Formats: sequence, structure tokens, C-alpha cells
Amino acid sequence: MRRTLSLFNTLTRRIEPVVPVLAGQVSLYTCGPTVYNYAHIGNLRTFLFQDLLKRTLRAAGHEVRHCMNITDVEDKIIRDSQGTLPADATNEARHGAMKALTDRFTAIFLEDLDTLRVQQADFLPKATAYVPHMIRLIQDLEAKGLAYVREGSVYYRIAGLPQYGCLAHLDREGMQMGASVDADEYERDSATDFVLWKATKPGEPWWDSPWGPGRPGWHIECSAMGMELLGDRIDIHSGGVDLIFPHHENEIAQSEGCLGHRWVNHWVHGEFLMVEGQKMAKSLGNFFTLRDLVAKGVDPIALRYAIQSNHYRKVLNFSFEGLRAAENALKRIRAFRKRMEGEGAAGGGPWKEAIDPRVRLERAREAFWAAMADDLNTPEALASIFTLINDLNAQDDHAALTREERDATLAFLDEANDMFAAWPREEASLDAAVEALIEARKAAKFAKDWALADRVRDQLRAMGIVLEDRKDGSTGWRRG
RNA sequence: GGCGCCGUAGCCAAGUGGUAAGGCCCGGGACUGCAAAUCCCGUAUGCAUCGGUUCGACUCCGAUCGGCGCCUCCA
Repeated sequence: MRRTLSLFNTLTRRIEPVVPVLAGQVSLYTCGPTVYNYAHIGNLRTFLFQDLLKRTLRAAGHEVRHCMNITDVEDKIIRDSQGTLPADATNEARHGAMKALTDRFTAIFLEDLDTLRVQQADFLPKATAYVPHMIRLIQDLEAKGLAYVREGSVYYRIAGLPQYGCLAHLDREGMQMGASVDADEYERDSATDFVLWKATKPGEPWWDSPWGPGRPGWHIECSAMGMELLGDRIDIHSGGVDLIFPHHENEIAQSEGCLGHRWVNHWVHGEFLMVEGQKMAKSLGNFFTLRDLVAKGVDPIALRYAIQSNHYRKVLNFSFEGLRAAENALKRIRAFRKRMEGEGAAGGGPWKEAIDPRVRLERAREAFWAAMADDLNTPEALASIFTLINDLNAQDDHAALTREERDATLAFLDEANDMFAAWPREEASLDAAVEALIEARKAAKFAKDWALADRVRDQLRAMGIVLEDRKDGSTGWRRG
């Protein structure tokens, strides 16, 4: 069964169903990182949102072809990589220095994503590998009269594209206003025209082009790689809200100017993250990378959960208190999962609200999917899981669920975990040393040697194993 | 100046024209050797403020106050 998801479309400012050009196969382009430094948790929020989106599309029965670019040539990269080179360094040396920096931070970035259980994209193109495609695209725009050359640089003539501004919902006058703070030293026909190809300057790596040595502009790579790898009609294109203008607006100008038709159907943008009520800034001391948090003892998956349990289109206020809440919420889900994996030890007595567990489960699943399909309403989707946990815990206390009911519940938890990736099936077996300690504690308990029993229990806890004595005298364990 | 978003309990956070989901925290109780886990009970007469529309609004409209974003590189 394939489910249809609806997402807020920045283009129309409406929640609209995602209807792939090819039924059941969604093409997804997400703007990736500029690899000149560590990603911070604000960046990571966007990638986590996109991971949830991709996983949800897949769980809903769609094939997803996902492309995420790696920006490995850009102003800040050049700034940070060329400093130690002599003024007369060869172009080859400059490229080498740039690559050394971007390779390093690409690896770090991918490691961070892995730590957060973000699934890797199907295509992970580097901008520097697609310069010929970009040049061809610019030539195409030039031929169509949408680009012009000035002193070795090429600019996009936005006056030639009536729909320019449709995504950001800006009119020409609104843009004139902002553009008046113009920092660009190049000569352009209009202050709002943007650069497609930049003529090289001393101290920069460059590529040969029909316009002389230079490098690609900031926006052309996504158009070139998106069209090359995903095609002329992309279902979903995503990024952070800050990319709406000018980046995505310019991508539309480039791609649609070249194609002559709609390029992307659904534009989906993730909101920003604040830290403790303030904008994240190095000067405020609230600027965090994933590694900063891990060094503080934060569980990356708790961060993943904390971020994903908030709606992606709302500003998220990251806080350590919120992180703690996330950790505890996860404990509850994981403890419940462990309980369902076990056999249960009901106390007996009729449950006052005897509803068939399978009915509860179906209700929860329906509520969960309705919420996820409605613009990824994760708070509501998670609420359906917690409601189920509350109900089934109570029910299981009174009359133990059957093995079949437990398995069905576990299947639902797995299904939801395919998206949230925060409460996976855990390794069921324990190593011998732990097994021995559990036995030792059992013996001590039987002998009513409470001091020894507690000491062993504490020892296990320090090893990450929490014991739970059940009503029937048996003892279960869970990781925690 | 233009475009847009947000303001729900101590914290986080859904939601709806018909009478406030869920998570965390907190208090009381049950169970337990003690814990852990779990259960039961309690915790916003009210959803920024003031008006209006309506049989009825937190939900629609208007105004006000407060916070934020974009228009410039930025997830």
C-alpha cells in the first residue's frame, strides 16, 4: 500500500499532496553543505528534517532518488584554503589546497550524518566534478539571451524571466530595496542580476571557460547537478528557509530559463534553530557542533529525537533542558519496546477499559500516519505512540497481551522507527560476564543478601544494564 | 518601507467554530526488601491583550502589545 504525503509548498504557500511525476518514484534534491568547517546543529537540523522526509516517503511506499550536493568551491572555502600558499602558487597547487580542505570536512560531515543515523543520499555530487555541466548550462542561458558577459564574468538577466521572485514572493521593488546594500564590485546591468560565472582574481583557483579563467557562481551548481542527476522535472527540492532567497529563486531562474518549463513541483523548507532563546552565534558562546555536544555527554540520538519531535516549519529552540526531556521520552519508548519483547507478567484482574489491543494498535497506526502524511506533523505522530504506550502498559498490567499482540505492537514500533530511527531493535543477547553478574545477583536476592544484590545491580547499571524485578519474582533487564 | 511567521500549563508542544493531544518536570497513592519499570489520582474554567462576527471562538475578522524571519553570504 502506498500512502500520499502532503507537504507545505513554499511556491504556493499551501499544504499540497506530493504527486510524483513518475508514480511511486520521488526525486528529491536537497541542498547540501559547504564543506569548509564543522556543521553546527542548526545545519544538522535541516539535514535531520530531510532525512525524516526521505524515510517517511520510503516508509509510505515510494522509491526515493535523493541527490545532495557537496559544495566544494566557494568564497569561504577559497578564503580558508589559500592563505598559506605563496602569491605565485600554480593553479594546480591552489586546487590541491582547496581539495585538501574540502575532503577533510566532507569526511567529517558524512561522519556526523552517520552518527545521527541520517541515511546517505543516492547521489552525493561534488560541485568541482560538474564544472563542465555548469559551463554548458551558462552557455545555454547565454544563447537564450538570459545571460550576459562583463569583464570575464557572466550574469543572469532577471529582467528576462517574468516569474523571477515567484518563490520568495518578492516583487522587483522589494528586491531593489535590499539590493541597494550592494557589496559586489562587478558591473551589472541591474543591481539584482546575479553572477553565474566569476572571472578569476589573483590568489584563487580557476577553471578554463569560454569567458576566460574563472569559477562557477554560487547558485549554478545546484541547477546543473540537479538537472543532470535527477532530470528536468524534480518532485521535491528542499533546503533551509534562508535558501529561499536568493539561492532557490536563482536556481529556478537558471533551470527554468534553460528548460522553458516548471522544474521543481514542490519546494520544501525547514525552519531555523535557536539556542536557549537566542540566535546561535560564536560570540554568544551558544554555537554548537555535534562533536561539541557529544563531548558534553549528549546522546546524538537524543538530539535527533529532540529535533524531530518538533515540527520542521517552526523555529526550534534548542536547550539542554529539552535534550533531557528527549532522553527521558526515549527511555519510555525503549522500555516499552523491551516490555513488548518479553513475555509480560500481568498482575491479573479485569482491565476496566477492555479494548482489543489490536484495535488500539490500529487506531494508533492510523493516527500516526495521518499525522505524518499531514506535512510531517511529528508532534502529533509521536503523541499517538505515547497514547498507545500508556494504554497497552495499563492493559498489560491487568491482563498480559498475547505473543501475537506483542509482535504486532513491535512491528508498529519498528515501522515508526524506520522514520525516527531512535528506538531500534536492540541486541538481544548479553555477553557472558553480564550474564554471570545477573545470575550472581539472582542468587544473592534469593538468599536475601540485599547488600550484595544491590552492589551487583549497581555494577550492572554502570555497565549500562538496568535490572527490573517483576511481580512474579523473575528479573528482566534492559539497556539504559 | 515590502513580504511572512509566531505568542497554548513550570518547560517543550499538537489541535479544533462546539467546549484544551502528547512529552518532560512536580505532588499524592499502589506495587517492591530497596530500586527500576508500571499503574491510579492530581496539576491551564483557560489558549498574549482588547474589541467584533456567531447560538457558541482558543480556533474566523480587526486592532494592540510582545518575539522572530526574509528582502544581503548563511541550514
